[in-house]
Amino acid sequence: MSEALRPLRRNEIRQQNEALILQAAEKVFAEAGFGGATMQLIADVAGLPKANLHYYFTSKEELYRKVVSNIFDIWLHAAESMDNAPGPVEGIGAYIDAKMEISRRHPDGSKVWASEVMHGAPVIQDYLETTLRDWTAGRVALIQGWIDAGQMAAVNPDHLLYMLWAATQHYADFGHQIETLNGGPLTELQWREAKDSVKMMILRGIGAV
Amino acid sequence: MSEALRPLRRNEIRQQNEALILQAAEKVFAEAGFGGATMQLIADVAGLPKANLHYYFTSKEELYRKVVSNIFDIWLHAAESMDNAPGPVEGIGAYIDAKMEISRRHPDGSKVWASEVMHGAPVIQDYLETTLRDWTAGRVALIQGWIDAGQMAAVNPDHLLYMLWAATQHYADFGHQIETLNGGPLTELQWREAKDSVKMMILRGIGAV
DNA sequence: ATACAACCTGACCAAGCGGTCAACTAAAAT
DNA sequence: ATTTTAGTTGACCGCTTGGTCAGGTTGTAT
Repeated sequence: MSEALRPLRRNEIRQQNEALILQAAEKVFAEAGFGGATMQLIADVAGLPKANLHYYFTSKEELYRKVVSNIFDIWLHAAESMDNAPGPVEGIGAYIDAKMEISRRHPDGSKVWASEVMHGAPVIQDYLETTLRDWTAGRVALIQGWIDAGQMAAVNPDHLLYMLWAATQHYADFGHQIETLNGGPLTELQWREAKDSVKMMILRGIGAV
Repeated sequence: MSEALRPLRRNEIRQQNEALILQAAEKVFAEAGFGGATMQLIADVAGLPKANLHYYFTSKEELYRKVVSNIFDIWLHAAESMDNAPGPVEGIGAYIDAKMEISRRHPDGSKVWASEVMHGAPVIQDYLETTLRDWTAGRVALIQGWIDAGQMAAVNPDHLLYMLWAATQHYADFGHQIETLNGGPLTELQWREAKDSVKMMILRGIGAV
């Protein structure tokens, strides 16, 4: 990774520092919330002077906005896994896998998202009303199609989506509680068991298996 | 309620003001998080001068601690609904009902709890390691008993509990997202449908119906 | 009536906050 | 080689924060 001492090109510097700051910001925002996070702490975690942060991001709010928007992109990308599936077993199964993987790999991002929504979505309200609403409407139609085709029970598609989001994101947002009860972080095996449990319960719960 | 102008007795004053402050604090902490909340705002919501808050609660942290501890008590009380049930249909059904009712009636408390856990449980870590751990162990044994008696499928009890917490609390913690997608707060009818959906999916998911 | 203790609060303070800026160094263009 | 542009940063600023306190008011015990 580090080719020590080689003088960095302009593009590299910008890209590298922005990534460094965004990474540090995601962690600090996840741990302390927007209000509890300080630019100084983010700077310390990133290993840069505070003034440098304000060179790349004009304000704390803009930095936060970028962090949230990054998470939303990851979220949207995972959402595609539900499409082009022959039925609920494959479609919802793949979606659960993708969302569980996000909870495992990006727990901080998930927490920032949860915190943002919990506080009334002050900066991403427009996303909720446009992109998320459209995506949800499409997926409700998809699920309704499966129901009409007799591939699953006649559950309420909206509440099914809420359950999918809740069950998968819980492993990130409440990861600390789970780890405390578990006596430590989930092992590779336990993560597989978690995935299987969620998939099994939900797929059986909607009468798809 | 208000017997206007009657001079208040000492006990009443204390009780009334502490309740007023705790109520305001719960709301503000839920909306802004611990770091984003200010004593001034809590005072304004409570309708009292800021200095009065510090007369009843020595610090912001102590006030927050009381708020979180109050929520935990409500949570524990609801947890009793699972006991003394002949089987999973009644026990888990009643627990879902109780937790959904909390999400509906105490959304602010639920958010404060979620926020606290998400940020690593800095003030209630000991509760997690003692009371919650014991309660969970007991309920895991209860569920395992139902499995051994053939009253439900052999699901992992821990992950079942996580799903119960996730699915029910989601309606409080992510209430804003749900309301946005729903085009407004859930109606009485929609709440009933939410409860029924969650109960149906989970009870069928664990092979209890 | 008086003394005492509980309750109340405007004014204040040190500390920490987000954000700015002038002076600097280093890369790229000429 | 020189100019221009991008990146860097210590020192600083106005403002808000949690918290204090002296001096007042009000209920209660004697």
